[in-house]
Amino acid sequence: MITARKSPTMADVARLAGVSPMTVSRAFKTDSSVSEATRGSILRAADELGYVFDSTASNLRSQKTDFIAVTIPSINNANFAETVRGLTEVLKPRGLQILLGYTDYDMSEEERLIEQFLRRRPEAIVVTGGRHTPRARRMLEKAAIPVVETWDLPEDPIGHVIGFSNAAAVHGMVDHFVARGLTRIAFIGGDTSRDTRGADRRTGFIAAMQVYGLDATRLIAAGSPPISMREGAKAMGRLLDTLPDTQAVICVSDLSAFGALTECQRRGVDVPGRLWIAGFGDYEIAEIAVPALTTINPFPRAIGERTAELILDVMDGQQNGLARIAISPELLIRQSTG
Amino acid sequence: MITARKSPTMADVARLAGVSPMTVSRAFKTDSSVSEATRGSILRAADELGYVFDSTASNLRSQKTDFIAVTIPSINNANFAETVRGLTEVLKPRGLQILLGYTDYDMSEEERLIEQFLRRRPEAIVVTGGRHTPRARRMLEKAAIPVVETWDLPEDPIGHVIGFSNAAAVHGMVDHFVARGLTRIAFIGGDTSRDTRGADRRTGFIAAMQVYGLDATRLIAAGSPPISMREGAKAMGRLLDTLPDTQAVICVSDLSAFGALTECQRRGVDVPGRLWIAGFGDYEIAEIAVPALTTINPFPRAIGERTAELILDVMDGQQNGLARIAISPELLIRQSTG
DNA sequence: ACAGGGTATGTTAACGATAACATAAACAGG
DNA sequence: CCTGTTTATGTTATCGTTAACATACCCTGT
Repeated sequence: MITARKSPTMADVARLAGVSPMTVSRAFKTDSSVSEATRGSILRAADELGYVFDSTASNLRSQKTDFIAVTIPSINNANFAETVRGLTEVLKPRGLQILLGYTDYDMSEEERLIEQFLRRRPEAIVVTGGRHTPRARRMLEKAAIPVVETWDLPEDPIGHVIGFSNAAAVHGMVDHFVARGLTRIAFIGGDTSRDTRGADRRTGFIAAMQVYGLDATRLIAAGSPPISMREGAKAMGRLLDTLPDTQAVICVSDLSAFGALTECQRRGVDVPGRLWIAGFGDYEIAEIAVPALTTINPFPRAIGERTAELILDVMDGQQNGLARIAISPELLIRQSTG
Repeated sequence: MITARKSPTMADVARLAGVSPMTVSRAFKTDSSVSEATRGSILRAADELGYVFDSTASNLRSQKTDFIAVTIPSINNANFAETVRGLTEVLKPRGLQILLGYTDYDMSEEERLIEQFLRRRPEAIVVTGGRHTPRARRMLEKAAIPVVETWDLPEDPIGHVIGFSNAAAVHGMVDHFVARGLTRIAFIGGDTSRDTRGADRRTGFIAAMQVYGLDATRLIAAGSPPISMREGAKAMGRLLDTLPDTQAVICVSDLSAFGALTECQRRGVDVPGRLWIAGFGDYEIAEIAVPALTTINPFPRAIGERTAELILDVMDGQQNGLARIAISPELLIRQSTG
C-alpha cells in the first residue's frame, strides 16, 4: 500500500524473464506453443512482479470479451436464479463469464441495461421475456451478436427463443380442475402487466375459463408485480370475503400461493377440504408446505442450460438459423388440490 | 443480418458529422463542453450509423472500467440478493456496474472468481465473508483497489469490513431463550463448515450454552450447507426421534427453520406449545409462516448500501483509513417461540 | 483597444494486449 | 545431405477510445 506505482504489464514480465512480450502473451493462454522451460520462467517472473493479466487490453485487441450478457427481472427469485445457474454451469468451462443485470420487472430499466451491456461488447445477450421497449428491441435487432429471448415464446421473436407459453401452462391447469368437476375457479395475480409472464398466466386462465363457458371474472389483483407471500395472503383474504363460494384458486406464483395458504390457516379454512390452491414455478416451498402445493414446473434450470448450449453452438458455427426451442412445463398435482 | 461489415467507430461518426473523433468522444460524455448544435448532429450521425459506444476501448485508454466486482456465496438466496440490491441502488446513479459472481459456498471457487474478476480491472471488489484461500487472500491484498469484506467481522481483515458477528447474534438468541427459562435447546445446521457464517452461528450457540452451563451437544447436522427447507425438515425429524425432550430449536436459517416447522405440522407437534423454533435471516417466510418464526434480521440491504457508500467515499478521497463498520442484527421475537 | 479568461474544437500519442506475419532452429524422410 | 515441415520465438502494427496539450474564437471590463 506504501508504493502505489503503476502495476506491471506484460512488457515488465517479458523483460524480467528475458523474452519478448509476445511470448509472455502466449504463455498466459494454455493452448499456445511455448516450451515448458520458458513458460515456467515467465510464470515465475509474473509471480515475482505480482503481474495480473489485463483483460481490458486483451478484449480490445482481440475483439473478444468472453462476456455473455444476461438480464433477468429479479435477482431475488429462485426460478431465475436457477436459469442463471444453468447458464453459468455450461458457459464457465468454456471460459465465458456472465454479465448479470436485473430489471426489477421494468421494461425501461431493461432498455437501460441492454444499452449498457451492448457497450461492453458481449459475445451474446440473453434476455428474459419477449416484450421490450421499441428502442430496446431495435438495439437487440441491430446487435451483431446472438440474441436469445427466454421464459416465453414470443410470436415475433428478435432472435433465438427458448421458453414456454405461460398462458398455455395455466390453461392446462384449468383443464385439470375442470376435469375434476370444479367450476368456480379464481385467479390471484398482480394488478398491472409489469410482469408480462404473470399477465400471460392470467390471460391463459381467462381464455381457459371461457373455453368451458365458466365465469372468468374471479380475478384478484394483489398489488404491483411480482406479488409477494404477504400480498398473496392479503389477496386470499379479499377472495374469502368477497367470493366465499370459490372452489379453487390459481396463483400467479408459488410464493403468493403459499401466502394464500397461510391466510387460510389463519382463518381456519381447510385446504384442500373447502378450497383448493395452486401456484406456479415449483419453488421449494411448494413441495414442503403442508399441504404441499399443486404447481407447474417450467424447468428453469433447463432453460439456462439449453440457452448456454445454443450460444456455444452458434459461436462454434454448429447452429445456423434461428432456434425456437419450446420447453414443456410439467403440471404437478399435490395435496393442496384434492 | 445480411451485411455483416465491421461496426462503426467514433471515427465514422466523426466523419459523417463533420467533426473530429475527439469531439464525438466528448459528445458522448454528458459533462463535457460541446455545443448543443454539435452534440445534436453527432448524436444524429451516430444514430444513423447505428453506432454503439465501445466500452472496451474506453476502459483501456482511460484506465477505468466502472465495474465493481462482487462475489456472493449463492445467487439463490434472498439475503444476499438484498445486499446486491443495496449495492446496485447506490452504485447505479454513479454509473458503476456490478460484476456479480457466486461461489456456491466454495472457497476455491471464490479464488477462481476473484482471479477472473481482478483481471477485468474493477474499481473495487466486494467479497462475502472473512475467510478465503491463502492465494485468494494474497490476490486481494495485492490488488490496488478497495477491498470490502461483508457479512462478517473478521479478526484479521484484508481491507474494509462491513458486517456483523454471526456468533454473537445467535448468542443473543440463546440469552433470550435462557432468560425465558428454557434449558434444553438444540441447533440445526449444516454438517461441514463450508458455509462459514453458518458454522459461526453454531459456534455462537455452543459458546452461549456453555456460558450458562447447559448441554451444548444437541446439534443436528443436516447435510452439506446451505441446508434447504427439506433438510431442515429431515433434521427436525431426527431431533424429534432422538431428543424428544428438546424445548427449543435454533436453525441456521429461516429456510431450514420453516422446513423444521412443517415437519412438526406433519407430526402433529405443537409449535410453540410443545417446541419452540427460531431461524436466522428474517426471510419473508419467517414473518408469514403460521406460526410466525422468531428470527434475526441482519439487515442485508443496509450491508449493501453501506458498502456502496464506502466505496464511493474511497473513490472520492473522502475516506482515508480502513473502515470497520459493525451492523447490529435485530432479534425478532415471534409466535414460534412462546 | 487590448490583456485576461472562458468556450468550443482539433492534434498527437498512448492505454496493454495480440493478430498476422516473419524467422531461426530442430527434426524427419527419402 | 538436402528439402520440407514443425516448433519456438520475435517484430510490427493495430484494436477504438481519450488524456494531455494546443489553438482559435468570442467575450468582458477598463
